[in-house]
Formats: sequence, C-alpha cells, structure tokens
Amino acid sequence: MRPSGRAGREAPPLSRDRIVEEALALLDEEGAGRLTMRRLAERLGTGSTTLYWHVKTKDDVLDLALDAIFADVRIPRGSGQGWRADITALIDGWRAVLLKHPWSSALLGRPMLGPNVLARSEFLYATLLEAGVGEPHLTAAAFGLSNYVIGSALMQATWLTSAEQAVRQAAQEHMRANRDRYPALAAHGPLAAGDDWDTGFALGLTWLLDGIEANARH
Amino acid sequence: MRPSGRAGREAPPLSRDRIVEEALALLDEEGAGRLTMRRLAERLGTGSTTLYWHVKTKDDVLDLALDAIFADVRIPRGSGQGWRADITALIDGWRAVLLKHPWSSALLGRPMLGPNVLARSEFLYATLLEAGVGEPHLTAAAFGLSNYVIGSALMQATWLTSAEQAVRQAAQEHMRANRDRYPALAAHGPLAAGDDWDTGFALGLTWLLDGIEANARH
DNA sequence: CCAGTGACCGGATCAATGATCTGGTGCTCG
DNA sequence: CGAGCACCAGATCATTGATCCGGTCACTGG
Repeated sequence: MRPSGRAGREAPPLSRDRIVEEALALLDEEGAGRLTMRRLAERLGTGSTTLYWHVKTKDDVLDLALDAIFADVRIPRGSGQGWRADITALIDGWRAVLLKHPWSSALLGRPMLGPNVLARSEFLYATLLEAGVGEPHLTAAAFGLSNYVIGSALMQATWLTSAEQAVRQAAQEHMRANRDRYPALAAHGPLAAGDDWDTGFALGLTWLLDGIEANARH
Repeated sequence: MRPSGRAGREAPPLSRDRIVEEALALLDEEGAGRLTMRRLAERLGTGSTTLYWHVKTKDDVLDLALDAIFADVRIPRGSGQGWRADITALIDGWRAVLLKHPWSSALLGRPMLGPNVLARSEFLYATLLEAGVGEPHLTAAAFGLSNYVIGSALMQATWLTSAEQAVRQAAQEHMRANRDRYPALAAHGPLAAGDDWDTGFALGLTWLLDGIEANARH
C-alpha cells in the first residue's frame, strides 16, 4: 500500500487511468480548448512533464478520454426486444453520451479505435447481421446509423456551445437582416424552430431503420 | 492599375480574398494542421503580422476558407427534375466538396454561417417546403440530410487521411489480433469492406429520402 | 509644391503550449 | 547495503497566435 513516490503525497500515485479521469473532469468543466498538459498536471498535483511518462502525447490523452465516455453507453445485449429496439437504444445512448460531453464532438474527426467504441460497433454489426441484413445493405446500415448520430451530435453540440458566446445572437440578427435572401431558412430554420432536437433526431432515425428493415430478411 | 503598396511588388496588394485564396491552396496541399499565419504570410510574400490588418483572427481565415469551398456546389434551381433529384444533386455535391478538401472535415465543428452555406441551406429548406413537407418533418428532414452528409464525410475523410499514416495498418493488425472479440466487425467492418463508400452513402440517402417522401403531400 | 492624413505593412516582442533532455528521489530486490 | 528501476520534475526549446509601435507609400487640400 501507499506506494507513494515522494514524501507523503496524499493522492494515489499517478497512473494512466488517473490522468484520463482528471482529463475527463477538466474537459467537462472547461471544454476541449482549455485542456493543456500543464493545466492537467496542475490539477493532478504533479509536474507537467511527468505526464509524458505515462502518456506518449497529448493526443493520447484525448483518444483515451474520448473512448472512456462510451463506457456509459449500455449495450442492450440479448434484451429480447427485437433488433430495432436494440439498435435504437444503442444509438440513443451513443447520442446521449456525445451530448453530455460537448467537447467530444470536436474530437470526432479522429479515428475511434478504443475498446469501448469497438465493442459497441461490434454489437451494431452483430445485431444487423442477426436481423438478416446482408451486403451491401449491412455496410450502408452500419455507416448510415453511425454517421447520422455523429453528424447530429456534432451539429447540435456546435450550435449549443456557441450559443453562449453570442454567436447565436449574431446569427439571429444576421438572419433577420437578410430575411428576404433566406425566406425559408428564416421561417423554418434552426433559429425559428425551437430547441426540440430530440423529435427531429428520432424521426430521421426511424426513416433510416425503415429503410434497413425493408432490406432485411427477418 | 498597379496600385502596389511598396516599391515594385509584383503581386497584387494583399486583400482578404487573396488571403483566403492562398489559405485554400495551403490547406489543400498540406492540411489543416499545417496552416500557420506565418506560413500563410510567407506564401503571400508578406509579413505574418500584416495578415491581421485584413483579418481579425486565424479562425476568421478558417471560417472564410470553409465557406469558400461551398461555392463549387451547384444549386439545381428550377431543374424540372423533381425535388428528390434536386436534393440528391445538392447533397451529392455537398459531399463531393467535403471529400475534395479533406481538411474541411476537421472544421465541421464550427458554426457554418457563411453566405455560400446559407444559400444552399436555404435551397434545401425551400425545396422541401415546395415538396409539401411540413413540420415537424421539415426540420427533421433538413437536419437529417445535413447531418448525414456531415457525418459521412467526416468519417470517410478521417479514415482516408489517417490511412497514409499507417493508422489503418495498425487498426487492421489490432483487428486481426482480436478477431475473436470482434467477429462481426472483423468480417464485415470498414476494414473488411472495400473502399466503396459511394454506394453505401447512396443507399442511406435513399432511405432518408423515402422516409421524407412518405411524409410529404406531393 | 508641400505638409499631412490615412491605408497598409512588418520587425520586435509576449505569453502560451507541446514536447524533450537531463538529472534527481525513493523503493525494492538480491 | 547497494544497484537497478519506476517514477517524478526543473530547465529548456521551438512553434504559434496575437499585439505594439513605428515605418512607408499614395493621395489630397491649400
């Protein structure tokens, strides 16, 4: 016990897991832009350069943090609810996690190869296979669903986080000023529509699933 | 003519447009990660600080560059082909532009409020309205289509650009090593499937359009 | 013709950041 | 007890976005 390195440090010894854990807290509190190795080290009560003993680069920290949040997405394995319900639950959970950690959307442009992500992708493919979806619809379905969630979360997070920075207000005024140039957009666009992202997302998901179902054997 | 500022400079005087133009060239050649104000200035044959007279911040340059590429997306206004063909053409053009400039995918996390993007969004909304799509399907349709393209382009660009950096190889080996843990993924995943992104994208788009059509009045 | 105004340019400079080099410090095993 | 190892951190470097302040030209009013 207490394998502390220095004289009487109270915190557990630095570890990869502790770094990721603190990185997650920092990201949730201040966003991706403010994650610095120095700041992270400070929060951990350690020197900034020490982190590099446990982690190769800063990108490593980001990759690990990104994969970590997907541990919260429950995999509805063997729920007995049918493949449609299972996939809906998976996708909804996926989306919820992305929206719960808005900084994650900014990181979606990197390859997601962590164990949590892979496990959930595996479930998606397996469920579709079991439902009788074959190529080329299988690839289209898996990609379509993934891409749809990713795009939706990215756009919603972008919109919501920039809302506080008065970007939204500027956009609204710009919209009103050029109302004649963008009539449909001004009347029905994201600014006119409320903040009901959920039903819109659910509708699109239904359409995708309908299309998939039409090409499944069961 | 020749309103050159200094003694006999051959290039036209620096302007916002020239900056954006050169930024686009730099981005296309070297990617988003290597766009630096200094490098950009060097290519323009000017001092790095001079750029800040024409542009407020680096983000301005990125926003302008991102909107600029969408000028190449043809708006099929009044094509007489029907709304489905028009929207398909718009979405396909949107996707083509994103894939032609892979760096753009990394910038999709910022609000896109440039004139080119707004004009094309306006066309999307207007076309859907004309097709008889009303709320809440209108918002769902517009968002669904946009998010689907964005997510697809993001994922494909991520995958393709990281392919050269041997990330793909590492992923493939990781996949083979854990083949038992990810059976469906290993057999049918993006690594197993070829590089035929197009048909998968087209299929998903069809499903979305089918769903939209089922909720339109015409 | 000439002083002055303002658009435009850039060298020096600052603070922040990712990453490395190098030298510790204390625990543990033989 | 002492040698090796896991772990830590100060000093340091290069890069980058951004600002300060002083320059340089074209043009204009008198």
